[in-house]
Amino acid sequence: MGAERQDATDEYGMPIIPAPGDAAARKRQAIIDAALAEFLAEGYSAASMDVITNRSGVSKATIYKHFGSKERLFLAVVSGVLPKTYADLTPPARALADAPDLRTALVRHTTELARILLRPEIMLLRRLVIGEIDRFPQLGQLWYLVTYDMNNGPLVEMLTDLTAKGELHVPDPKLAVQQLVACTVGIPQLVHTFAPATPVDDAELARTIGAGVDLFLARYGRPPGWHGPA
Amino acid sequence: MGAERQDATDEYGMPIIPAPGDAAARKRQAIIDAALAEFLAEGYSAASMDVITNRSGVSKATIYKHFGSKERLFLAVVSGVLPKTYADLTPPARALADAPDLRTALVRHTTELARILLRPEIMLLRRLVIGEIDRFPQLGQLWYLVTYDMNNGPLVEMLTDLTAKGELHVPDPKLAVQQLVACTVGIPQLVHTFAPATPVDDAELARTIGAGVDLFLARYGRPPGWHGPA
DNA sequence: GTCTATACCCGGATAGAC
DNA sequence: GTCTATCCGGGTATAGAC
Repeated sequence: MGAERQDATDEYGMPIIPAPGDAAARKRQAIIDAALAEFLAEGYSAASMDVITNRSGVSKATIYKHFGSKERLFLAVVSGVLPKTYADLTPPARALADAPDLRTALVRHTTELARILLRPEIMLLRRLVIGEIDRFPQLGQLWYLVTYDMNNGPLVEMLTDLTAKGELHVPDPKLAVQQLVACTVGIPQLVHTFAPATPVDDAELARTIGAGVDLFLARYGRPPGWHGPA
Repeated sequence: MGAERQDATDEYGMPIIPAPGDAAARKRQAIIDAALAEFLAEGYSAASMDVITNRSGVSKATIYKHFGSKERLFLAVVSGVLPKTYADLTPPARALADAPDLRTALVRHTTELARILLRPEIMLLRRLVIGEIDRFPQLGQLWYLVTYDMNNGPLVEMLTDLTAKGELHVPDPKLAVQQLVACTVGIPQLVHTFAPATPVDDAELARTIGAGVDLFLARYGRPPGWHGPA
């Protein structure tokens, strides 16, 4: 453990320099990585600062210098993950512009959303946040805000625009978005919340999402003489 | 603490006898009550057997004689709560028989379901189960089974019957039930999962559920010439 | 800023009297 | 079956040298 302290060199004797000056930043990142793994595996209370210490390769005192307490470390680590993973989501307006028709655009977007939210690490994180929400209400707020900024908000705008153009008839876009999400990603998400070991079945996911979008369009698609998808 | 051990008597000297012979059963129940409160308040790992000991009024050794370990106590206590509270739900077929029309029946049933699932204690229990699901996968299975037996299963039968009678057109009843639940109770349930402190707004709940049922009926209601509720 | 070593406390579980 | 008293490991956090 003391051996790794000196500057590492590769087999040619060249020093391995990750980011020129700051060894501190690298240690901080090592702490964050180790802490995230431990919190996801054990939950907040059962997670051990000793384990995080050993996995990160730094000393316990260093961790406390950086983060102050177990609670603050938890908040720092968990808060950082969520926005980063949600950033992979392309805005729904983009999907609409690229797709030939509305149904295809909605299916594409909700499928991409599902792919992100159903990733095992995200499901794990979600369970962790839900389980600790009474101890850390901030995380609930954060989760809601990120979800809204990254997904629901843009979808609301999109539905509002389409209604203005007469392509949809959505009286309450905010509620409609909640319905759309609930009917598509919400269904497999609920299943995998309570059955973590079950892998995602691609065919069933596609079927569920397609049916959810059809449900949505049967209500909000242009009504005169329109009886749902062929 | 030692004083309560002898048989309690009221002010007339009459002994207070709760259930003739079995003091053991009463203690067992006291343990369960205290344990449930502690687990719901603290989560599994942070819950203290000492606290449960003090709150239940029995000694720690007695708890271990009855339940063997903290894990088994947790399973026994949490497993017992769920079916008991779900039992309040009247079967959906009953709601259908009593209601003048299908929409009313669906609104009535999903509203009742929401009232049960949104009760603060149930939301608390649900968060607890979700958070500890990697440690206790049995609870996830149990949650799913109870939900299915008490709600989804009967709803599937109902939709199948109505389709056979020609009053609905539901090609996949199992999926349709998931959609119906997701579009109605699922929406406020999700919100309150991440915002525990927010109280349930009755008017908004009614609005959400009504809109969810309308969404469902727009897709699965009799299609020829039917364009949604007036 | 970072380490080693330690203070201090509370966790779950059990032994043995009655 | 139930109690009291205790074991023993591991928890978070910090003091003090470098």
